[in-house]
Amino acid sequence: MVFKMKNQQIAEVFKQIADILEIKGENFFRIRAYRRAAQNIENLTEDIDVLLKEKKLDIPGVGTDLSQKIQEMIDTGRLDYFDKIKKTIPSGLLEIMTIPGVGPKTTKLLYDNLSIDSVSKLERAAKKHKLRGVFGLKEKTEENILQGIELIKQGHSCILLSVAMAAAAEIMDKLKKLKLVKKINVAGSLRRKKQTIRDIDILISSTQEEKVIDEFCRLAPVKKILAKGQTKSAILTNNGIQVDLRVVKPDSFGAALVYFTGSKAHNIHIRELAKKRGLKINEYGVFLEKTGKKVAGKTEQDVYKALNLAFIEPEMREDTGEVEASQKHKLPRLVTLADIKADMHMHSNWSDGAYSIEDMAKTAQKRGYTYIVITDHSQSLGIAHGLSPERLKQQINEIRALNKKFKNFKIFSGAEVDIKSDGSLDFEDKLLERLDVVLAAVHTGFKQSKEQLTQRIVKAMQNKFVNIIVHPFGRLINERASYELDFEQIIKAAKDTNTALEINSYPKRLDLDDVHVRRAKQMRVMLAIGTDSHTIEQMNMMELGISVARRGWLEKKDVLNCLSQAEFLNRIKK
DNA sequence: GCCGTTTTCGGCCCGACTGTTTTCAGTCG
Repeated sequence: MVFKMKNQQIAEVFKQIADILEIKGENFFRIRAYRRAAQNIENLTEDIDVLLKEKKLDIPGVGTDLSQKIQEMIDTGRLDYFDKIKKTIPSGLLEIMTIPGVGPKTTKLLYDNLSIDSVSKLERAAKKHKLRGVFGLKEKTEENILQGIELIKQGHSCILLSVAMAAAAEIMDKLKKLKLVKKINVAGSLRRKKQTIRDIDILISSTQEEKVIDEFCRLAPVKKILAKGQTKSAILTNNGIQVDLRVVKPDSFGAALVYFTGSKAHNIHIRELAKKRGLKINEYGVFLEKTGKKVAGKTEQDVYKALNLAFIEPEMREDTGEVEASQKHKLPRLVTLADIKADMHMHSNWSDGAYSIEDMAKTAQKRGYTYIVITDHSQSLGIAHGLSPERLKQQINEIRALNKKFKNFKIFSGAEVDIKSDGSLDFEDKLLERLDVVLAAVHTGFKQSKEQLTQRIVKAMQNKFVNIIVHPFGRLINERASYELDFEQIIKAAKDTNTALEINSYPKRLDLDDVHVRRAKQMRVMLAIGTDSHTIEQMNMMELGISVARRGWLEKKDVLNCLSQAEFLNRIKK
């Protein structure tokens, strides 16, 4: 049987080819073509082999040659060109290139002169000061390489969105107090709300750029200054997070914000557009190419307007169709936190939560919600004190009584019911029928085959009392990979059975992810945002769920949480 | 290697910081 290659693996092959070509010093644009194709393949929402079969392989940056290569990988599970080119350099060189500050040229230099073909060899050589003999390398480079290797070992490359948001807020609060600072904003992937962040980007407008940089480098959490120039600086905080700061003059703030928010692919796309219109765009503004006259730059709105584009929300700036949608004025109106009327997934002290149902309800009311669904665990999840049928019945009665205490607010009875390994549910239908809302989830048996897991969830959706499948992929970011699912089958079943899929807001889950959310929306499946709160503080995580929803292009109408109580009950009916 | 309301060939986004061969290549975002 041929090993079937998936989007991610095909993208990975292209990325590695790009790295190899880079070390070999091949044509820069050819390298970029491989990278661009890889990124666009990663952003696909459908399996590439399905697209290929249906002859719908219309991926930007993938032409005749690359689509042939994709076809070969789908058909044979390997790529002859890749196998051949891989043999031309030692595999360790690719790893060396991941060291910050070490690129293809340095890698090649080290290999050619010192036969260094692995990170460990490089570390040994640097420690013995053997690099400084090489033409072009001196003491400082040696130091930087050793520091770069340390950084890799610490593995800070994948910071959770929630962690980065908190760290950024702390630093921004300090910078905001400076009189020199006119405007300040986060930028980069943090502003785009990616699920994990590599470093924090902050943008400031000021008339005294250098002074701001000085102040920034004196801030409390600075452990090490990585770079410090007149308008730009990078530091490492005490907890090992890299923070990049850029300072521009106030009349360039908008252009700089577009520039530093990215993504890189988005920037390249709008610059190409600018060029076609006889404009040039950089971090200082939008300029007429001929005369150099500045036509925009103060605000982001101005910049997009100068390019004849409707404003594009940061979360959409991934070059996955947002520029085209903007040109046609067909951008979605993304859902916001203010649109949320309910939390759909919360645990009380009846199972493994820390607070009473009443406490959770009161907090929800303060947040401006009009209803919540209490969803404690079902019996078989012993580790989380899952409720027995008897306890659940008691809880239903308590919630009924509790509802009399609230005005214009309703607590719905729900449960997070385990989907057992055969796809049956952890409570009898007779009991499920008494609940207002039923969530179903896989908590065990992650190692089943893709077919088994898919069928298991499909079977749960076919139960007429199940309303929402929660954390559908079961992943924990940086800890546990998603189990395998045939997502097309899942969304088809979700649609056929009117079952919603959850965006779980728990910082390590964020499951569904943005890509699957967008696909679900395309297929008109409803999404529900749940915080999976076990404490009242965790109800703040709704913001993270909203980020995923926005990255998945969701509008108010796509999200169950935005419906009124009555609309909600009506909508989830089977 | 991709791509085309000027083009099937000849372009392909733009600038800051660092270390070094002190004028600029390499790296990064």
